[in-house]
Amino acid sequence: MAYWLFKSEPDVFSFDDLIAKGDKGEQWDGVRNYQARNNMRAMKVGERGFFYHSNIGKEVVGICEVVAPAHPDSTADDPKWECVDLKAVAWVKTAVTLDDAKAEPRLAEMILVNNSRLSVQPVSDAEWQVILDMAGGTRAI
DNA sequence: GCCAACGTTGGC
DNA sequence: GCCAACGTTGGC
Repeated sequence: MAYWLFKSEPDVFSFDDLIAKGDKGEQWDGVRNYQARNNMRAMKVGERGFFYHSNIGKEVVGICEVVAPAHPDSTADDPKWECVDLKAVAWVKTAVTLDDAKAEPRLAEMILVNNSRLSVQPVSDAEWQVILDMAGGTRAI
């Protein structure tokens, strides 16, 4: 079971917005980057990822789950751009900020810390656990 | 609002 | 196929 991280600017699409979509979730559209798309192609239904607020907050705020495998992005004019569907699963108890992650030696290799521009990225099992611990676990949405 | 980092495009 | 120019992202 792989873990992931999804970035969004909260004034465009926040974790609250994803919660509002309910169990059916919402397609993670708008990605126009090959690396990010390839990461989504590798996802399986049921896999989970962190939801990260970029620009405003710069913190991991929640956990989401893949509810549909990669399919063409309906907002793209070229079918080569694909996306998965996501639903919200839980809040983290305490948001983990980018500063927190940078200050944690066990996260030194994390893509979030090293490549700020990749919007959909894999997270290792170890990194997943470290961030969950830093967040003090989760709470219900 | 600025700018560094990165990815993509297009001329050669 | 290289590389300069350009556009975009996202931290500061």
